Amino acid sequence: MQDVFAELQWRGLIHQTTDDEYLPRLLREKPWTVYAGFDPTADSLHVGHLMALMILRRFQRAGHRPIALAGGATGMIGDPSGKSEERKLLSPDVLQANLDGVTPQLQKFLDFDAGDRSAVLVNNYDWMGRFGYLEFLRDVGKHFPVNVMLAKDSVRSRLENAEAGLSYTEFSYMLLQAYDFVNLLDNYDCRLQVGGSDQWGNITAGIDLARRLRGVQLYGATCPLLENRFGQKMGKTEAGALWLDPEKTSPYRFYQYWINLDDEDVGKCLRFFTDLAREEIDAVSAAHQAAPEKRTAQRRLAAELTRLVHGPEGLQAAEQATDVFFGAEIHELSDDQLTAIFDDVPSRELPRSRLDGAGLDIVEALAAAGLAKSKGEARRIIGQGGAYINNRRVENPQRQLTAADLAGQSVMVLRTGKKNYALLRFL
RNA sequence: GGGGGGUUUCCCGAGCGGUCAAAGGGGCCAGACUGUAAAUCUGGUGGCAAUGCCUUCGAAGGUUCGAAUCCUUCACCCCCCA
Repeated sequence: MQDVFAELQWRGLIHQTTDDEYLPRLLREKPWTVYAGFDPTADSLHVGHLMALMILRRFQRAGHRPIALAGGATGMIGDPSGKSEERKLLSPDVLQANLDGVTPQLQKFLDFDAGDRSAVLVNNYDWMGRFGYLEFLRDVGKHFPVNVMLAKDSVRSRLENAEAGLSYTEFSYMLLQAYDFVNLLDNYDCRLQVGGSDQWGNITAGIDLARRLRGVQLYGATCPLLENRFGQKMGKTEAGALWLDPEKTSPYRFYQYWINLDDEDVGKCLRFFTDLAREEIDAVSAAHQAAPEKRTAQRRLAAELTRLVHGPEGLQAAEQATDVFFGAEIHELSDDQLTAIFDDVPSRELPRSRLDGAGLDIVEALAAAGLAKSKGEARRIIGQGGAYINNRRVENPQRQLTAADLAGQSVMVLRTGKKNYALLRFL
């Protein structure tokens, strides 16, 4: 039995446990079943979910059985933990779509064909959906002292803030999650729940419930929230969350996020998110220390994580796009290659005839491509040396674009500044 | 109910009859430096057929050769007294 607890600990994935003394020891003795829940609040998981998912993955690799729980029922209610205000209920349609999006993602990170430690995927709607209200109040609600519920952080913080408020519905959330834990105990002998540090209250609620209902001792462990060196939430871009769905966050953007990581944060992320062994992480970190400008650590992290999330093809696409985005002039590429590389980049279509004769005014091209809000701005950018065609600076605002400026058969790559790209397609 | 103050360009905030497309700061954009980092520095920041023209200072009217600036009405916000 591998010592999964020690592993998690050095990786910095343990924030708090319900039993620091016995839990590590018990985990060394025999295989456990461990679960983490994921509410379908969107049609894709994001990087924030990756922490718990990686923990499940590590448990499985160490010989334990992971259960990924999709919150078909809890997602209908809305977890108040870590949220400063009441949330809108999701419509059944949206919820179902979210569930459909999230479920296959959960499957990607775990091994469902590993004998008795094969991962299990459950949906708590399967047992909660059948529960009657009266039955639930009698069987479950009766075991929750309201004063204990009121003491939970998630509840208290909302009650202290008069403007935020807390509905009875969200207040009840912890009962559902608590019951989930008991249900998984009954059906899978699951005795350990993991989650983010904001899940502490919900996890302990389940432990209490199991003690009252079944007389069984359950355990919980939380991981830290994903924060950068300034204590700000990580995994966000200007465009919003870093999604795992390639349609929502392209492999290139995903890769770039990690490449751009601050030196201070990269070591932590290597430990959190990669399967690299300790020695290898130490070696990478040492190499990075010696020559930070090479950003060995960021490159390694980006490659490992992109491969894990988007597969080898996704990684290859991201790397290829990176070469072009930060490389020299663009030439001798086909439309297909350009389209693949500049997948993220907005493109506009213009009639091919615009290139005939004198050609298309560069100022107009920049404005048409959306890189400048007005022609005035386009002229300004050119004057400042910030305009590029096919990665080659254009200094003359009178410059006319012709067919000779095409990068592929029909595509032209425009850029302003360091990395604002747009494509013009001439059809 | 009475009295006073306010609403300015993406945000904050000056301006109080012409020299105002409107100070200053923030943000944002571009450049330099650099490690696709942080910090720093420089320039820019309403639109256009551009030594000019058009639109903009809560809304609508009015005074004036001329208004963000004065007057009237309306809307919203804030403060003080009741």
